[in-house]
Amino acid sequence: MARSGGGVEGGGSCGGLKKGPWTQAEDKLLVDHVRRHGEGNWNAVRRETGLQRCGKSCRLRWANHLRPNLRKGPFSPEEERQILRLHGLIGNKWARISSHLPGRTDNEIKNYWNTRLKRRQRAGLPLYPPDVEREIALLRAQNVNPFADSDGNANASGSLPPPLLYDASNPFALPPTVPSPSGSASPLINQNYPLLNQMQGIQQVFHHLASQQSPQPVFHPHHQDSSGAAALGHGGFVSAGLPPLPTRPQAAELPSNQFDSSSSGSGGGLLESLLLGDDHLPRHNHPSMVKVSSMPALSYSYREPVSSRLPVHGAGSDSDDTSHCLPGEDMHHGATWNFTFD
DNA sequence: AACGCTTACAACCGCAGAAAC
DNA sequence: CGTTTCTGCGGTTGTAAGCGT
Repeated sequence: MARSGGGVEGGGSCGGLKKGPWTQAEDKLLVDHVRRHGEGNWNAVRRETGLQRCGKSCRLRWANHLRPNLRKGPFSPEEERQILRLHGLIGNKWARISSHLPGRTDNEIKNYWNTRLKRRQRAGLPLYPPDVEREIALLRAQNVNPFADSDGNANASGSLPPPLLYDASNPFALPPTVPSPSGSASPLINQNYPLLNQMQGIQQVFHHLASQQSPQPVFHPHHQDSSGAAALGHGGFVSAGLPPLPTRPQAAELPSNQFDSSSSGSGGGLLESLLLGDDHLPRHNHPSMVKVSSMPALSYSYREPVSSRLPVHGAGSDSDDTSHCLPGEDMHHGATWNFTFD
């Protein structure tokens, strides 16, 4: 929401430029700019369009709201579970988590988590449901790579697939969706997103282990920092006697807005890949990365909201509400951007 | 109806890393 | 090689809407 009432303010990193909520006209300027010039070089937006917003603000607005392949609306139960698992494995790495959830932004996931965290802390509940705790702990304890061969080496079919990257070469592509077992459209179970299938496979393994009453790790609530927020670097829990986590760079993962045109990563375990991510790669000019300077031509229109307020993530976001807005729909303003290719 | 609290979420900030100069 | 610019990330904050009293 607005922080400054939309006025022009001085100071800050965007001094002298407008702050606060974006208007339709500003959105249109930004979308039009991206259509003509592609993403990146955000500081040029102001120079070329006269938009009184700093580059940072433009990037954020595009990434979180205007990017047409965004998936808006409440998180599905599958997505919520995925967030829990990934957070349990890698902590507050919102960008990395979002790269595994098609159409979801790091900001959205971060907001979801923080809200959930507060709610569960207030209720005196653990951060993770017990079954998710078990999954996380076992995965961490065993440093399992269920996709490696018998020697522990990731093979071609078993190496970790790339995360659900935003395809900068086709930024207007929608994330694929297929019917989930529950009947709702879900992108989470899809042959195009093998990691998610693998995670589901892991879940099945854990359920099998649980059904055989295998020993379960002991959890201890992680310490709380001075601000009162749980220290979640490793998911807010530590398991007794677990081996150290890998720190050696191996896995190749790409920035969340870039497209891996090569085959999957260089191997290593699931956990290792999640932990290492793209921190060891150059952000730009990677040979397998594709960044485009021009965009497909499209036209767009803006539809005023029908009602003043659309349903949002309910207080019980653990619910199974699977209704979703269409990509490009602005939940906050209840209005819709329609993008069509010329 | 008024009030206060909670929730959801947009958007800001500071920082860090990499590229460009 | 040092400086500047650009980009991205994670943390934080402000506010509208929902909701209970």
